[in-house]
Amino acid sequence: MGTPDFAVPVLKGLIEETNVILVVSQPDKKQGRKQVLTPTPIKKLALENNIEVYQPAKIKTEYEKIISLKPDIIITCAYGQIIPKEILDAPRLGCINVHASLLPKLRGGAPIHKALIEGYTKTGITIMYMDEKMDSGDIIAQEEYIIKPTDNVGILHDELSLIGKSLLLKTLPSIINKTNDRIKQNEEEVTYAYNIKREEEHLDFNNPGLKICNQVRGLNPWPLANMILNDLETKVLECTFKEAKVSQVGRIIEVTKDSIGISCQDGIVYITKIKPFGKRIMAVKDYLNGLDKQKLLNQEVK
RNA sequence: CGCGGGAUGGAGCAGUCUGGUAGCUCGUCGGGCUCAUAACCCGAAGGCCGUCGGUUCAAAUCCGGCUCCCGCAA
Repeated sequence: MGTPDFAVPVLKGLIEETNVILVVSQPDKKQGRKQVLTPTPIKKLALENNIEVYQPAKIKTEYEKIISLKPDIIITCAYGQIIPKEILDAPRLGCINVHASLLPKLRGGAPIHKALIEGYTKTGITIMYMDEKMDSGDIIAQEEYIIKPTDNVGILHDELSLIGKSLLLKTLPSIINKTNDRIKQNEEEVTYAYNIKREEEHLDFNNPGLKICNQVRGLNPWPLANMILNDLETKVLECTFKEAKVSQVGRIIEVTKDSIGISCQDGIVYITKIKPFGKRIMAVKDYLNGLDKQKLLNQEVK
């Protein structure tokens, strides 16, 4: 059971190593401006391998089909709905989840984003039994990933998704012959990573520069941090930070050849890659080519 | 027919309202200056102005159809 790109390597691994009898994914959604009905990445992969796909709108009540197949084990990875107890109890080997964090840290739907936004230095993959609460079941195995300063959501997503696949395949035999570990989560160390809200995408230059940079890379390449420049919503993709004394936050106080320097709480954030309103993504260097740099100086950024 | 932004040498933009030889900041190539340079100076190449049609003596510019890109909303 899974939905987005993140789960694709996991399903690929399962198809290669096991006998997948049913794939469960979220219903197709209309996507983009044209509202085109698009299958989920997991559904696509399943169909390419001639595996039946089931897409209940509400798994909470529509679980009969799954139970009736009498699966040995159910593997979930980024499915997107809470799985009801009826399903959890069905397979004889249990329901296993692949989660993109080192539980009990970062329970929830956006662990990759939050790991970066919160400035974690490491994260990873957890293979675990599922219970009725979100990401709270017993841990079977974990693998660490050290976050590099240059990582963004895209890179981290791809890395973790591959670790998810390899760790699951490595762990699966022990689950099948029931020799696996089973460790309770320490409830005192729990942190949460709820889905990103719209207002969390907006940059606040009252914050320290490091926090702003983490926010930028923790939202890149999706859904992207934004700021208001020239009354237009401008997305920010990359930036660096330098400590400095500033008298006023949220102003363009420096324009270099290839960056725009905005004052924040404890220094200057140099923005190097943006997506101006109505335009494509571009390096700030290119963006500046079409502008009068003097006009930018001293402008307020919200 | 959900709302809005955009398409102009390789890149980013101006010019469009008020039709009249296509410009700016970069990049590329050549030359010069320099111990040296991504700095500075001189020069060159490179555009049927997204596409199709209309108006006009004349269209990047005015009118209409179409395509593609982008954001919001769902």
